[in-house]
Amino acid sequence: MEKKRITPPDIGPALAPRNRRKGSGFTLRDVAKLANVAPITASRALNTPGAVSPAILQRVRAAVEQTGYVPNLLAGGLASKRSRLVAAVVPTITGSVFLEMVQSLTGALAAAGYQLMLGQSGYENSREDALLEAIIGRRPDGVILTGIMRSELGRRRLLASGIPVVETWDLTPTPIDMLVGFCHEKIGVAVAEYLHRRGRGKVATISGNDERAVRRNRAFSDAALRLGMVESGAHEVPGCIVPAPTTLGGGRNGLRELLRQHPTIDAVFCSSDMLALGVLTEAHAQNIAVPKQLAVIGLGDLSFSGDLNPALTSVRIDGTLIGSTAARFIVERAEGRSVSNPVCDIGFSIIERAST
Amino acid sequence: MEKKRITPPDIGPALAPRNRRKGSGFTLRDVAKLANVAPITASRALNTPGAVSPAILQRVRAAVEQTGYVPNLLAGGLASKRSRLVAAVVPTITGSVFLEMVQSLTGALAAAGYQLMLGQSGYENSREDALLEAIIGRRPDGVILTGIMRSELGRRRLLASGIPVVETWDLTPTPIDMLVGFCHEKIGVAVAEYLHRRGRGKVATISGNDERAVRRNRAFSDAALRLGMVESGAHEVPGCIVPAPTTLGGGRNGLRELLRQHPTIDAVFCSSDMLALGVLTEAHAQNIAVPKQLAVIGLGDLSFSGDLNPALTSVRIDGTLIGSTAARFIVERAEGRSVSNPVCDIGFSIIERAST
DNA sequence: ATGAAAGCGCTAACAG
DNA sequence: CTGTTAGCGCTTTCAT
Repeated sequence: MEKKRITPPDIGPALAPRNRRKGSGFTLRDVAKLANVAPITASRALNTPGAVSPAILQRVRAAVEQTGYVPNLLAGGLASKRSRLVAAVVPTITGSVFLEMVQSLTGALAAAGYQLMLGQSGYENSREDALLEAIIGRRPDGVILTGIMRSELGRRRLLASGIPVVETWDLTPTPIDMLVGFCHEKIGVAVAEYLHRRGRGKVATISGNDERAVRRNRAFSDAALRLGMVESGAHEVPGCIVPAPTTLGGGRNGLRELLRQHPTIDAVFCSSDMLALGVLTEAHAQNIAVPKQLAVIGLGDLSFSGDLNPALTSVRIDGTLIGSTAARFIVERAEGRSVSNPVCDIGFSIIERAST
Repeated sequence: MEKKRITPPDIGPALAPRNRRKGSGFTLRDVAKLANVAPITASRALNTPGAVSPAILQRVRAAVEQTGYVPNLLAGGLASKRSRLVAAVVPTITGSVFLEMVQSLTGALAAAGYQLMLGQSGYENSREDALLEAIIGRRPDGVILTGIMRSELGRRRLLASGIPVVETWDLTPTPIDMLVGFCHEKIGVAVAEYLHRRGRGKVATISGNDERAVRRNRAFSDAALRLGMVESGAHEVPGCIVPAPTTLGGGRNGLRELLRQHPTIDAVFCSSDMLALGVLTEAHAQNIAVPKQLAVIGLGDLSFSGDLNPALTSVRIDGTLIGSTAARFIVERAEGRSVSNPVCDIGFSIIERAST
């Protein structure tokens, strides 16, 4: 099985071609030569099998088999301007609220022949710019952002790059491009009203140091005020902010802090189920009965939440749906089709369980 | 700021060049023209700033600034045979035992200018082959595997590709290439001996449906037998296998199952902290005192484990170290240096807490 | 220190 | 259906 290079066509005096070949990898050319067809025909046999005759298809496939040829998608991407790479940016992968989305994204993209590049921005925006440059440099067929891109520079660069963008996990009237999210303010209001219906009268919040949590809490606080769920005279709901990412320990500390200053609270809204688990744990340690003395509601409806004791009430965000929808949007765009309704609110629901 | 294409050099009659340019993206050529240098000089200004004169450096930088040029790393990778992409394969990202490694990997690679591609193989090996092809096709500068590659075909393909490989999370005398792991059998023995020292006499296991867990448990069982930690007459430690990924619910079910058949057990070794949390939860629900009646030990030392009530004893695996070491190995190789000791056992430790 | 030429491995465009 | 040609945007090699 020889794989000598074809000598260059004689354009005037044959210059000795400098060979830059390094690895032992086969190229499409090798396969084509083995199958006795032009490289482009081999390419078509692999990419659009319907467009070549069965005989050729078979020969090419045999050659691929024989050589163990794996197409170089970098080269293909450069030529076709489709990298089949999709970038996703999450603040952090620990903390797990985004895991469901990442999982679903990876799966949906893989099924369509795309690969996910994962980037972590951290909760501070400092690294976001460098990350953006690293991403754009790879010319992905799409970028999926967690949350709305706030940095004006970032928005401009993304826009200028022409890469399809899906912002997720939030809503905005001015998306960069596409959007799959839900309304944090509505969640705040819904949770306040829910706790009100459950007869709670002195609510509080514990949340990560996160812009979206702050907005949820503001809406929650306003609604709670309106519904009279604060100590008389207070102008806002007591809240405790813990450093991101949200952890069980953070939840425990949060509750301790909260109780020290407001010993009479009877409900806590946590910005993640992990925090809520911390609250449950601390409550148990302090012999505070849940839900009797203290109602606890989390956010994320993580896989463990329903199996806790007491089972945790949680605001469910369908991360799987966000992931699959975002993937679909990107793939549609990449295949040249346009997305009919590229801004969608997937909503949320309150999964009521024993903790409230 | 014009960006008309340079007309092709007159090689005989000028053929009208078909323009394939699509986006409005600037290329290195545009930047070079603006800075009045050859493209290669602009390239050097960006990649090896020390190799060009300060005057030129400044002109090129100004041109980059002005255009918002972002180098196309796909093209760069094709030409230089360095994609600056690294692929990582994990069974699943939920279940969180691997999260710490993925997090550390992403960070360490990003710091070195590499981007992580994430792939999920699932626990069944069916998708692994397709995934491997998708990965190799992108010509990453390295592949990081969770666990040992078992499929002979997979090993051969990886080997043939010439891509540096780091297998992690396990040890083997016959790694494909590099290795950062620890010994699951040793963990089993260490846990058995630890529980023995703590005076336990009837131990059991709950684990995910995972090959490495099975090996840990076998070693655990053998050691426990040797130490007399089973019911008289029994030839192995009772165990319950729950479907992967390991969840809190799985842990609860596991304990229930176990207690039904072996009501007298006084210690459980769980294959992940999430399972252990389930055991803690179920024990609490059934009014079983931990650690008095039942000792619980997990694996992974997840971020929540130390803050549980009771705090969970756990086998700590330093996922951050695995990630950073694997990243270092890959980067060293990619930069052409050779890795001195490319097989390393990072060990483990038992973090003793209240649950035992 | 700078540049010209060639080519990485593939596919788009056009022609038959 | 198959092939020819000309790039994609960059970096290597070699020459100055």
